[in-house]
Amino acid sequence: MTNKDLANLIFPDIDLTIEDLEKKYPKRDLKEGAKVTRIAPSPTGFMHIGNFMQLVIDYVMAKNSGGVFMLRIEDTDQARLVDGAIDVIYNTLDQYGLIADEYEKDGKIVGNYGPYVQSERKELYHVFLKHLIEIGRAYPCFCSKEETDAVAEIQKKEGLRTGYYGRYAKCRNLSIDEAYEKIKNGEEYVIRFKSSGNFNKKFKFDDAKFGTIELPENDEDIVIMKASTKLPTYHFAHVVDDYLMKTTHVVRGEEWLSSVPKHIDMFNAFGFKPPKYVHTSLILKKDGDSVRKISKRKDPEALMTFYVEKGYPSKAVIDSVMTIANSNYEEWRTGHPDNPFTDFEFSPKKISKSGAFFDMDKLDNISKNIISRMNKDELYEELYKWAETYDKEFAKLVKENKDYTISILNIEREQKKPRKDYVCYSDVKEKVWYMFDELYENHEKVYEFQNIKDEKEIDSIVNTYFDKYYDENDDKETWFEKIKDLSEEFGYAREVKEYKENPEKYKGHVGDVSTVIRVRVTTRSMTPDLYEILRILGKERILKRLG
RNA sequence: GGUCCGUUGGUGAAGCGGUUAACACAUAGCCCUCUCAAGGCUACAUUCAUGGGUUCAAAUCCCAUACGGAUCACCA
Repeated sequence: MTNKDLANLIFPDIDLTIEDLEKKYPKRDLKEGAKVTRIAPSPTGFMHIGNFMQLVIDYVMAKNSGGVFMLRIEDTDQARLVDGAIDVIYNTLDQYGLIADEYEKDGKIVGNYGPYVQSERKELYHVFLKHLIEIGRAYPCFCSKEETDAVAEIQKKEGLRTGYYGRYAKCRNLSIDEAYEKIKNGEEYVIRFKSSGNFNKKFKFDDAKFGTIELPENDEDIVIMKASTKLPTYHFAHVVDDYLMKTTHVVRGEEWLSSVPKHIDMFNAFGFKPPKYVHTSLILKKDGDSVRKISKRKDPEALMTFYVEKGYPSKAVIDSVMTIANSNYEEWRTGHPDNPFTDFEFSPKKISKSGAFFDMDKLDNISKNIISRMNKDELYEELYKWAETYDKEFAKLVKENKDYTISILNIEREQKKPRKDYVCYSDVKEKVWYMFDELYENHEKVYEFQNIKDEKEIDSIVNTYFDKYYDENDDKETWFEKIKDLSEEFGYAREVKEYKENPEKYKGHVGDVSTVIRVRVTTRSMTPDLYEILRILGKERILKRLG
């Protein structure tokens, strides 16, 4: 019996060779320096902010270099599959406009290096598995889960590191004949990789973020094919897929750093050149006094759906993640406020080595700036799109009063320093409700009168104003002059300065008077430009409100 | 426990042997101002986890310690 016989017994139907596959998936024809990246989520139903950061990094690196960005679904763990989880992934990419160049959706494959769903690549993995067995770098293992667990227990007790290595790698020493017999007899088995390293020896490894680090060689015979589904484990799928798909840069979480020796060992076994690795830092969260990885269970902001529901512009979320990912991004953004983020030259070296907290204040600030830079129609569209799913009632209102809404959104917008008061779309309604009769009528009204509280005084100021002074056709300057005239008539200073210099001469100043009008009309003491509000509301509606 | 990574203000961080230790967010104060959102100005680390070295000179180089994190699955 030879390795070849064993390989044929295990994979009788595999006739393809690695060479065949290399022909089928040739070297990509890309310009010098183009990066091929991939986001490889497992469909467990969530998109986490950490995954999202990797996604954004993958995307910029590919796009900025004229490369290719792929989406590969890692569903080798059939037991953990969640219904609809794949949609969550596609929706997030759509939502943020991070469309993959190569992917597979509803059975349709886009790209020449597919399939892009691991469960559909079984045969491909088997070709590589078969080869490994033939060259004696992989072997079937008949140890049960119970057995290996028991070994791990012993190792723990003895203070040794756990794992299937050295003298604990029982099935490694099985003769080919024995293995052959066992399989013939229908015994269940997994396939393990035959490691080649010595744990006490180190090798140098160059990570694009960490730089050179020393890692122990791999001496663990890890499982590379599972018993029940015959699908590969992550480690093996990574090697095969990223080789076949010609991935140049593997962006993944820092938690993978310690499995690098295993992956390198496998790449070497095939004689393949490993890709460059970028092990990104974790996004952390302060929990009381301790620090931990941000958690989708405990932290609402860990899930991407949070940002969508709140209505943060996608650009804002991308920018804040980019700010964490590359420290010089912010500076670049200041100099290029309107460029797509893919113009930024991303450098893996500049990713912070320590984990970072996700700063919501920073997000708010970035978001506020982005919204302030939108033009009125764009803001309207975005707001409407958001409201359509998260506030249907508001969406209807906004749709029926499109031009009116746009004019509200446009207050203090078309000017050199546009107003910055909307942090996200869910913010808008609470800031403009008094502009819509439909909302105004049902809203609880707390009149926030300030310095002038006397009802009689308020009534007579307001009534006089609308009877005698207010004219919808006034331009802003005359409008304000009239407010000053009104103030004077009631014994208030025309200018704040004037009042401050001689407070005893006046009852108050213009500010007090305009506040009264503002509050009477909107209930709020703090609003955007009063002139605009009155103009947009229109005299008729105002008078109706005043009763 | 083994292995690996990390530690600069409230947060993100710049810094690469000689700087007043950038910048942004947050916070506070002032100015501007009809209110607010902004905008402008100012303040905010005698110190870079700690302790030792090397050096004329260290946040920057070396060593140790502490603390935090990751990983050690037929999960990814």
